[in-house]
Amino acid sequence: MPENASTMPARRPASRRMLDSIYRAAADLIVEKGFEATTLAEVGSAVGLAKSGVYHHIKSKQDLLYDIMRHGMARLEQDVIEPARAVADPADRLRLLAERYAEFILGAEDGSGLGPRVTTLVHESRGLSPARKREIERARWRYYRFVRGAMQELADQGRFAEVNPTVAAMSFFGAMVWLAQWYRPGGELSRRQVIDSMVEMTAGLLIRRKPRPAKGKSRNG
Amino acid sequence: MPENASTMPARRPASRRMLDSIYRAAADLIVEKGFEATTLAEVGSAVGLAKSGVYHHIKSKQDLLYDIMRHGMARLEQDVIEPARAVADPADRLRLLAERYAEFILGAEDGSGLGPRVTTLVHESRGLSPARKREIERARWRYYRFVRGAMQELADQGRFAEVNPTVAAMSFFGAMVWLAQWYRPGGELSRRQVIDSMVEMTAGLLIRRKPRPAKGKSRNG
DNA sequence: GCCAAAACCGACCCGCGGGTCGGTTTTCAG
DNA sequence: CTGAAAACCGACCCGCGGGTCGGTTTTGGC
Repeated sequence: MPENASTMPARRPASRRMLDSIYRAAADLIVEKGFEATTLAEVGSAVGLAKSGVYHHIKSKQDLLYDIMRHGMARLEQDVIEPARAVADPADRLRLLAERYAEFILGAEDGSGLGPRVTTLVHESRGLSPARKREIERARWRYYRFVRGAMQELADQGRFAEVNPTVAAMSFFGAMVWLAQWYRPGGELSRRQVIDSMVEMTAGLLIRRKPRPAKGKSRNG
Repeated sequence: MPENASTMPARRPASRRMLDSIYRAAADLIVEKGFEATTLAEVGSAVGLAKSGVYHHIKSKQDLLYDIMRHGMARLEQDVIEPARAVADPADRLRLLAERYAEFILGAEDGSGLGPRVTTLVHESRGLSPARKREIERARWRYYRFVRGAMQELADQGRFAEVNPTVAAMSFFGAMVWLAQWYRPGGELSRRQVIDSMVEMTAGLLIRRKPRPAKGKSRNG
């Protein structure tokens, strides 16, 4: 039942530009003070709107949180998981995963993107309706299994360190997420240094040389 | 201005037993739903008290959070840091640290103690007054420096893996804290298995053999 | 058994924050 | 220029939750 086209000229779903600003500001505030402690009035004043003005763009506070999370998850999927999926060799895949994920978490150099914020946010899944919470959690779970899968592959090929792949995968995750907690731009370690260190740790400590460095694909002696 | 002793006989600071129950219940709830989202009425009903009954034992909601955190930090200090301080060899110290910390986080087998809860809690330092927040943060910082110190010692002795000690220390932290997030008793991995894996990872991946297995302390020659 | 202190409760106060509403300003296609 | 939709605001509603208070029950020392 869409209205007559003549009376509804190319309706935009509420100015995209402002919506993005709201997402950003809200993500920042929520990360800093927590979801419950964040006021919609605060979000508004952060983007130069009154509380009621904010409601012109969002449906409810709950929905705001949910949308931010989905947005973050989508970005994660597209910037990290998707590229890694294309890599056949599990070692290379893991390396790429580590680099992309660290980059995602630390955000772009110009501070754009909502990387670090969203990362912490994703663990605020409380405050969501059970159904939505389950949805977010399932996406997270998929990601975890993907990482663990790469490690398992390595282990099956005898190219993985002597550690339980599940524990290793979760530790990888923990170390990454923790990044957003402690890294502050302008510290003694540069963004690039941190990212490289994370990749080195992941690759250097967990991955072993191939048992058979046979370069070609022919395996028969 | 303490009142006359005859009118104030040995006042106990409000029954210790009940206070502990309140701490436990509150910690559970706060971890599950967040500080702001947790009601004092809920805390009360979790321990069989009315809201006003809870206020007989605590001074305010803020103080409750603060006290729980201090309690947790004290336990951490006494169960993890203190024992490790006594170990001279940095490799052994790191191993002990890993084991004790993992045990602390996963809690006692009987589910007593407020280990896992408090761990997550400590990162809820928002919701605290700035001064208190700073205090908690400083304690956390001390702990981090202690861990990093052990790694630095190893590095100085050429016994550390080829990774930046700061990044390694933070990753250690992250992996540990993350434990509380994903480990669920009754899963495919037992508590003991997880703890052992964490210790193996820490020790096996980060620590290298001594360059000189010379047993004595003589270094010349 | 007495009595004071401790433990506890129900009812209440009140400010804050999510959400709504009626109206005003801004924007922009025709 | 015009008119209609979009963007925005101030004022308001209302339930919820932190905190208080006056009073009742329970506890334990003597």
